[in-house]
Amino acid sequence: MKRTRFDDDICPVARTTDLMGDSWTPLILREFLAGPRRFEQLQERLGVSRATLSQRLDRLVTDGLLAKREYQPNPPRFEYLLTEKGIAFWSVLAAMWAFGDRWLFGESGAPLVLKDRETGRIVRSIVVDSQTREPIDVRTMRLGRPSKSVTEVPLAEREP
Amino acid sequence: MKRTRFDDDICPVARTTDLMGDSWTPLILREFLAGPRRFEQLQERLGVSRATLSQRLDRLVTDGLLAKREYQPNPPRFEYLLTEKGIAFWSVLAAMWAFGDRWLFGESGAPLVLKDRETGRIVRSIVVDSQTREPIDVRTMRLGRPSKSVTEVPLAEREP
DNA sequence: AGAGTAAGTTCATCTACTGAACTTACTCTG
DNA sequence: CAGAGTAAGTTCAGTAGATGAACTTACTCT
Repeated sequence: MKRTRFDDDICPVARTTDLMGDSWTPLILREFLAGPRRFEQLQERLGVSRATLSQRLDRLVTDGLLAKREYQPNPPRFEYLLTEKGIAFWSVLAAMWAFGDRWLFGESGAPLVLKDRETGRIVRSIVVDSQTREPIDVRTMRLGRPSKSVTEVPLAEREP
Repeated sequence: MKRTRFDDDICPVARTTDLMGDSWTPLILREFLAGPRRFEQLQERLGVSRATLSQRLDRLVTDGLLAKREYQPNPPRFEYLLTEKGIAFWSVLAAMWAFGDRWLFGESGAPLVLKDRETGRIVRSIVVDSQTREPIDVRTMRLGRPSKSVTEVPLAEREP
């Protein structure tokens, strides 16, 4: 298929897209909500072909989203778990969750919700501006370059 | 490639994944940060094959994320723009942006940032619980069923 | 001894993405 | 008025990658 790569693109969306790579990746990562997972478990639950699953898991380990741990030596058996980076990626899945729940189901929303593990309260995710804590709106935003802090820029390079 | 579909899966992540479908979709949608876009413009900026772009745009229109508008009749010329649903999807891209910026670039972060269109202030997106406004953490969450509100459930079906 | 299990690998087949060239219907320029 | 230019695709052959089914390995359990 000669897949085009974006892992050196300057846009964060492009690199994250490249990281996902295909539609199985988010679904595989979704499974780790419940904790560590094993190969057979993932294969059965997702219905993905074993070859594809094997490839994806390898790539997710290489990319640092999952770690592979031997949970018994004889015969060698493994499980996969989220790394810190993988835990961080779950915020993307949470945003997908919120969008899907609102726009891809009927009025009643999805028959599956995220709950607080302790209180059981339903968790609805929203994406907000970290400063104002207001929901972000694409129409109010534009692209920009990070203006370097003054100390990092030699005088000669600064704008007059 | 016999792509597996998830558009009737009960999980919001699965349906949203199906909506994206491939790695071009997020990048195409990314381009609409700047407003309406035309075919040629997208093709040049993204370097995507014309056939693939054509297919993706058609699907995004069918799925209701983009609208196609004729901006001149003779010869007929078109532009695409985000619908309300497409605008909502941008929160997913914002979450991807934040993840990519933090984890897929060096210490300095990405050379591209989102800014407030008016004030120029850098916008950093975070995904939070809509009630507590605290960042979500996958480790504190579990899967659940939405407990139906009392008025919707006939007495006979309720738990004792 | 024979069945069962976990974690893959291998293989032939099928399909979707790719780049390049082509099409259409108009406008613009010399 | 001929020829170049432009926008928005479509068509096509080649190929990389996904698919399901079967196979492998190395142990445990009955």
